[in-house]
Amino acid sequence: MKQNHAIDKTVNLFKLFSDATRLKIIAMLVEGEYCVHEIHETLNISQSSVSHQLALLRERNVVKTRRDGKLVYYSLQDQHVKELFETAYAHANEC
Amino acid sequence: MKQNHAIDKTVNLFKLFSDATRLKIIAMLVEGEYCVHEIHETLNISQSSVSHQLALLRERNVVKTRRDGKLVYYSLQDQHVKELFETAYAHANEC
DNA sequence: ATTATATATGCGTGCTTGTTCATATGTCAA
DNA sequence: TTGACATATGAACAAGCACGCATATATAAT
Repeated sequence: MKQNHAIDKTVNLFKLFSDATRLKIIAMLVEGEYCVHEIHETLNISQSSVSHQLALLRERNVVKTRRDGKLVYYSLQDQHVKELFETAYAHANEC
Repeated sequence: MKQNHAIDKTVNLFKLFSDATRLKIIAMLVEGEYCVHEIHETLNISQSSVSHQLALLRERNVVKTRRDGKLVYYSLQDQHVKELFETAYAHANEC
């Protein structure tokens, strides 16, 4: 049987995707790189909330950042995130 | 951009996978069909908790049931669940 | 230096939800 | 029909956590 440690890591990954605010952000970042206020305005989510969730996603290595002047651009850390999102998105919406 | 409704459905799917109890159950059911007390004993989770979580998974069409006498056997509803679990499991544990 | 804009973060609160406890329901055997 | 075993379920409690508010930090322009 699977080790609990591995299960826990999987649970933690799923948890990152199981909040509407974070998943909207992830869905947007699947399309490309965006700075905080673009995300904030596009998704109509408060700047504070966007920053809080981006900080969490960053801690967990789901996204990475690039600063350009006053702006901080966020993008997906790697393709795994995109693949997992798209797999789940397809399954959740096909039935 | 993705419709919020579709995002919400995806979020709800992720939520189902983002609890250790449920994910352990799902991981076990990926291997085959088991009745409640087998899950309860194998995973060392209380019978009540197992039943509660199985009821939830059943409501959401993640698992299906088959009664045989006093026993109720649970199994995955379809292969999508297995695929999503395995995709996430692999990604969560490869880095 | 001051001001404006962009982003981050600590704290408190309210909501969600997983668990336990107690009990109900279902099934079969004697 | 009584008892034993299997499963389901309602209620209450506890823990986690997303959000807003206030404020801090960062950068650039004037």
